[in-house]
Amino acid sequence: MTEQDVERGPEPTEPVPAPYGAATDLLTVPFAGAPIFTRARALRPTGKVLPEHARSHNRALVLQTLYTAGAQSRADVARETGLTRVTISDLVADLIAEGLVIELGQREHARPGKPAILIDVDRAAFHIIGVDLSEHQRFLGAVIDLDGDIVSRAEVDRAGATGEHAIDLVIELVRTLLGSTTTPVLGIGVGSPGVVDPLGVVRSAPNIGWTDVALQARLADEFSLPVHVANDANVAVLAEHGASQLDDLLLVKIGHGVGAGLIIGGRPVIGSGFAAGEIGHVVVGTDGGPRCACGKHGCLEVWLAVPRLTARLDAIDPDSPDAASARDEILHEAGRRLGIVLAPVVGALNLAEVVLSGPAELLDGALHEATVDTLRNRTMAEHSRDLRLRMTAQAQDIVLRGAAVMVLSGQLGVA
Amino acid sequence: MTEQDVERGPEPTEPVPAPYGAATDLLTVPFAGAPIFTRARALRPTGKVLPEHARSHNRALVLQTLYTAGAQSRADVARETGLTRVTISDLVADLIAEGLVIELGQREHARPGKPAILIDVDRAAFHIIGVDLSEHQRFLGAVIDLDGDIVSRAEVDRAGATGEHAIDLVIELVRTLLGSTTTPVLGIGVGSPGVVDPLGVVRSAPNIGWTDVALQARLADEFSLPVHVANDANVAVLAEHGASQLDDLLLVKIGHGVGAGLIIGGRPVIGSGFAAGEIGHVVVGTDGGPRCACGKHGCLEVWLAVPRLTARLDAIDPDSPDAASARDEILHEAGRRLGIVLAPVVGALNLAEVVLSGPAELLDGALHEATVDTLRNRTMAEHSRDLRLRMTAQAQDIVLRGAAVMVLSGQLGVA
DNA sequence: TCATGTTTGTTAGTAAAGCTTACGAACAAA
DNA sequence: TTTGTTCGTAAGCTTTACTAACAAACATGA
Repeated sequence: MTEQDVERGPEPTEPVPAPYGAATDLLTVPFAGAPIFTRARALRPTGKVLPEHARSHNRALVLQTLYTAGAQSRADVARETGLTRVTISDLVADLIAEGLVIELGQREHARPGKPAILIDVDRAAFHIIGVDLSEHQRFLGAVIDLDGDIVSRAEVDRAGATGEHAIDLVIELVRTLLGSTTTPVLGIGVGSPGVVDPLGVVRSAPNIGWTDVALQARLADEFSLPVHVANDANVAVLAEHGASQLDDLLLVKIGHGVGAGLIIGGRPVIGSGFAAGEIGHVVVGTDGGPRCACGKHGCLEVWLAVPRLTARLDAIDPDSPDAASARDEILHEAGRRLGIVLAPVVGALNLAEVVLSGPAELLDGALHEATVDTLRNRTMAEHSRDLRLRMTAQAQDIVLRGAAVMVLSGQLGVA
Repeated sequence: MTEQDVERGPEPTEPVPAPYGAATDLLTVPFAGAPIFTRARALRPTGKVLPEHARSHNRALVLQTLYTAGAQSRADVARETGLTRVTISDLVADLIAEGLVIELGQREHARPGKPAILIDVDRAAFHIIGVDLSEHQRFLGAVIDLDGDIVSRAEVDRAGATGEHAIDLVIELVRTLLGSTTTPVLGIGVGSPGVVDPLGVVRSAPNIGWTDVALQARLADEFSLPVHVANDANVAVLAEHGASQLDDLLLVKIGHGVGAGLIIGGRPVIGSGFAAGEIGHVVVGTDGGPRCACGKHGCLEVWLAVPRLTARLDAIDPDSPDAASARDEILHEAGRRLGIVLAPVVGALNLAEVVLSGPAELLDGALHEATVDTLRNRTMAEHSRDLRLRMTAQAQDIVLRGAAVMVLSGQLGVA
């Protein structure tokens, strides 16, 4: 592999690994009389496994170890992974040759024995382009480093652009971002509203007027870089997962619409029609509710979407003596509705953690409290006792950083 | 491996692979510039992969191919798996030596070329013991062959037995079943009510008065055979999954209580507290409802559990002119309530198939219809358009057969 | 009838991957 | 200075699946 390959990624003619696709798992299965892993669980084996597959798995394991634990010696990595020092040296030599790992010199702290040479992922070697198309008025983008920190930002005003015009805006945004860094770019990650399939085709995004837009292919053609596209909420939950390390996680993203991203057993949930997490138009409760744009009454979005909420809050007379309690009442009701919809999901999946993403001034207060109370009151106490509902720690940048995680994960097997 | 090992499984001192545990996935991850699988999706690599792990995966792949496609030649298996004829011959030789595969002689149908020697899983080589503890009055058991057909049955009257006494009944039942077959037994699968952890410890099963009962260990000690224990609904969905081949599936099991089993992306969902599928005590709707044993009002179980339903139906005056419509009304309301709880789950997971298991005379009619209607009316039409809600094809034996699938999957990697 | 082509399964040898064993280098502690 | 420890590497082995080649056994067509 030439250095050019590393920097620019695969040629556009080569298939780029599709994000959010079905896992191609190489599963070790115990067999009669000779279980290999104590906690292994057998599934239908999916395809053959060749030695080089094992190699690239172990390669990613080394990278992951360095990425999360930071600079350490080859011997440290060997101990942590269970592979031998010899194998680690071999893998690390490859990684160094590819420019992904660098030697940092000898370890300071003096211990008996030969001093260790510290190695680490070369965190300055690559940047990632993250794009967030979920806002209504503008498209956001950022250059993100391998640690997930944002290096620089850019945005374009959407100005109601739809269809092909909106695609041009995305391309323009990415071009600006690419121009703002001289560091090689590992890939481009995009969080889009709507239903996105594993090949990065936006099947349907009414807000942007997209139907079957092959965004992944378009961007890959344009920039000759690896491109990963997925639904914005599904991308957002990746950022949260990267931070929380929890393997069962539901993130509810409240903005112009309401969507969710799910990780179960450490894996993103895609859904049979690639529409997992689309809970905005699930009807809440058995007492009707305001009419929704979709035609039904009492959808989650009519209770919870930010435009609806702010409209209702703005209708309060600010000079009224009970303006504060009226505000609380509105937020409380919204939270209660969210809890009603989430209760069956939390119960069925036995979730331990639910994360809210959206404007904190709306969500982090009466709404949050009402959701927790409702959830606890409507599910089994003993199972939801340790249920946590919290605001995301990622604030505004959750989709951008999730997009970076998606690229990291897709290109390096690291998150 | 001696033949004894194959017949009797691992010694009890050896750890038996835990059923329903976290998947130990050997994942091939694409890396920068060199994607290996077009549709691969990277996850956090879990552990090292050695050549022998690849071997056992491929071994299971061969077994799986033979198991599902039936008798065929080594060359056929090679074509189907993508492995070479040489490798298949090598793997098959192992499997034949272990007694799992047999040669059936030359293929009848004459084609040009050297006639093929048919091989197949030796479906008469092993039996499986399946146990169903989910009924209230009795424990059911069966001897099941490798095709999932029931060879013989046994049952014990529970007579209200709880705690240690109930464990003795299970042991007695299994002993009876083992005595009724002379074929080597691959393993024992148990579907228990309540919360069961991946090590086969029944954390809590109020009906049987079990708390932290190490059922897997007890049975493994007693019979020196591989034992797999899981929640009854989670076991039931395995039977359905084995039959349907669908990778996203929710099964609702309605009996003395109401529980669910979930398979997402081809994997059983366990839940962070091992309580996935426990939807019986999720509150339905926003209009209260009858008081439940758990203290809340309007839990799913009070609308749907068989004892509650029959009690309500029995209260109808059979001589009344509108007895039939009263009955329909009750079943319709139950179905509606089920739909209300399922809608958020179906929406969030974008499920394509939901299966009902329980007494067909109650479920398969007005109740079923009302559930479908409610689901469609409360979720997004375009996503639930191809949603199917159907009765299980497995009837009464769903837990027994699911238990067999669990053993097959755990011991051979076949389902 | 007999040569030709096809398919099967096996043998022989090769490449890749990670292992074990062994060793030199470099240091701390006694 | 000696001893023990730790690190990284070299050499050789084992496992695995691959490619190449071939004999056996059959169908087909001249």
